[in-house]
Amino acid sequence: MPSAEELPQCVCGALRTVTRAVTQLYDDAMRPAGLRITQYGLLSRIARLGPVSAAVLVDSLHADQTTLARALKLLEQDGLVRRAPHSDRRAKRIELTAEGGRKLAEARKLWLAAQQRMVGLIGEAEWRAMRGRLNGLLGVAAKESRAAKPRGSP
Amino acid sequence: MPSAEELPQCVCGALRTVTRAVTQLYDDAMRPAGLRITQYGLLSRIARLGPVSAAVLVDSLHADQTTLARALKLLEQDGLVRRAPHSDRRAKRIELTAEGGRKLAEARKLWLAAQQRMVGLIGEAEWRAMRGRLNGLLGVAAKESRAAKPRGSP
DNA sequence: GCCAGATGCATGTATATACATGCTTCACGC
DNA sequence: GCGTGAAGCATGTATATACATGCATCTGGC
Repeated sequence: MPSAEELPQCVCGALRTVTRAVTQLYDDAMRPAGLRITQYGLLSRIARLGPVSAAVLVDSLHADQTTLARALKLLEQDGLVRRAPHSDRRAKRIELTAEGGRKLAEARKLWLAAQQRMVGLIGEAEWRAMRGRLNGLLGVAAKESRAAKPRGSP
Repeated sequence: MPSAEELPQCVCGALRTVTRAVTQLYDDAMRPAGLRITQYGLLSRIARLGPVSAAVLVDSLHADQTTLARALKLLEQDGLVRRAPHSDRRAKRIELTAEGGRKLAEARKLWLAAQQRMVGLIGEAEWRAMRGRLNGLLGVAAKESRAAKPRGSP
């Protein structure tokens, strides 16, 4: 019989275990660029969405606003991202700097190599199937979150 | 057409996004016990494996040794876990305290409720299928890790 | 106009995670 | 017996993540 690694029964525990293992591989791959995979993902998203407010990124990442704020601060310190004034003066206009664009292009090669290797190992179809299931799980979890937070809790 | 949440194409990014969302639900569920889902998972694993060395837990969790060490320190401070001498005097014999056992029993009810709710939402069969795929991915990632580390890198 | 509540961010604190490094102890060849 | 390298942990540092909270600004009702 196949591997049967000792993945927890817990949905969350299983996800966390696999995520730890996979993150290590991607972080290793990105190391030559001096970026973590999380940072690369954020840069890439900013580039794709264009200059945006933090709130847009938060929605898109399903992450806490404070998590994003700290990540952005690091990228700003490294000169890869700029937080410019926004027409809504509460908000910031978040965009890549020129150096951020260059770093992203450099890092994208590393990411692509890691991604292709990973997808090659598990199989293209397998990854499509898994991503679809992950997407469904995200939808369920996001709906639960929205149900728990807005009314009643505060 | 269905949800089509904006999950990244990146294997790692997709996993991290879903893991964040799911972790929030489980952490919320565990809050009445004063435990995070990670801590519950660790307590549960120690209970199931019996008194063990840290190395056994590290293998089982696919986590770094330092990650585990810090998690154990917190549980020890809370009186839930004990690090007793081991026959191999380099190692520690890690085991639950009596209070740790009680806390685990209390927390297990909360976990079970969250788990049943989550599995109910996505469907039992769906979860089995996803867990199998996650298991396969873990196997691949773990093999890659082993291939990258032991020889060549240091 | 003006104020109450909502919205958008930032900061303080705490845990989760990993890398580099160092200390202790063990196992093994000689 | 005695090094020498390996194994098992702990600590320093850095990022990832989230909760509680606070400040500035905006929006709608009056």
